[in-house]
Amino acid sequence: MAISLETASRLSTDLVHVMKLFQSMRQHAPKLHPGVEPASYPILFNLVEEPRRVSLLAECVHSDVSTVSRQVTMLVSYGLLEKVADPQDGRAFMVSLSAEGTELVERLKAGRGEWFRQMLHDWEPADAEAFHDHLERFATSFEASKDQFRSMTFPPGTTVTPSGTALPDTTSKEQ
Amino acid sequence: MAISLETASRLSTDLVHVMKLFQSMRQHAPKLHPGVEPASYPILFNLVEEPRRVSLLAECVHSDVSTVSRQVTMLVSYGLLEKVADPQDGRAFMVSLSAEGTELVERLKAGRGEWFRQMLHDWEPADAEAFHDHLERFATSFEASKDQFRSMTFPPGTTVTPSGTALPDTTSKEQ
DNA sequence: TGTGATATTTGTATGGTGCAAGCAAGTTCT
DNA sequence: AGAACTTGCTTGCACCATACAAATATCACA
Repeated sequence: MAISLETASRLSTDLVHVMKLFQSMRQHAPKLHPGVEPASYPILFNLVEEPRRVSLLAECVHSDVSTVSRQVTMLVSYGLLEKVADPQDGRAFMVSLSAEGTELVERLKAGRGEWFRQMLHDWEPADAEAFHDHLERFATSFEASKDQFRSMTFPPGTTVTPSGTALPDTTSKEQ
Repeated sequence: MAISLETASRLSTDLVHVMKLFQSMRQHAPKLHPGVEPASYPILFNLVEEPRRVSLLAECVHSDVSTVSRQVTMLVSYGLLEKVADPQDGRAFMVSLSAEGTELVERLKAGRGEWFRQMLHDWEPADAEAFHDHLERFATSFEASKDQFRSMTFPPGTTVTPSGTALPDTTSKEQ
């Protein structure tokens, strides 16, 4: 059984509400490192597990490659990331956290953790866990829907015009 | 019993993840009305219940008054809002939805509802409801923490210098 | 080796935002 | 009533974040 439109609509409203809140907090948050904007934090977090290419990084943080390219350049210039040419592919670069970058991630994690812990001081751990599970599952559904959206709107063999209209693709290699 | 730092930290990460996703979707979403940017939607939704002043509106959507002022001006120029001088106070304006604005909100609600409904097609209604409750409660905690943050950083009787340092307030009327 | 695909960077335009200054209308105090 | 202050809103400005498109370098393959 699927959820009602009413519920779905309320969820979207909730989400926008929380987003605006978060956004405003972020904008007023003190900078933990000179030159590093909060918008770049997701990049740092994404590199904790393993080094990644710029393009993969962009996909992970849901930004355009050009945006990530600039952010990475900035982070490298501040010594938080290291960028080395991919030995397998001379076009690509592997981006990884420097020692200082790792240290910053730790500080960010601790800071945000403490902030959230205080914010949710009156929550039961079970509720927080449940919320976490929901958020994670939601993110998964969200990402799936994004992929689906892409393939639905632009099925293979179509091109999108600047006006947003999908047209048969005349330049496709499948002629 | 409070939640663990670990849980809190994971929650913050989840939230940032979902935020980035939402942001990227929003940026690629088709415009439902010429000249109206998605960033202005929260304003429309906030006026559904009742007309509001610009300043209250700003507080509700967690933006600066100047930002809201511009957005309202834009929305008025596109006929989605109406702005009339407050009869009680010549300085203030009451902003309200026009018929067209109400209609747009309905379309937005329906569109987003449908989008979320499909996105969560494999969710149990109970889960969705629980998620909604959590989100709402979280927003409440969030707002409380924001207020607390403001009053903690700038306790009554202090002034903030451009450098961000709090100093004793010498211009307060309580001398 | 030449042609097309791919990874990244750079040029450019746009949008969203906040701070600070300005303006107009209210309020207070004498 | 009038001066001084406060309040609500708007405007000027600077800045960041972002995407799209063009440029560059490399790869893959026929």
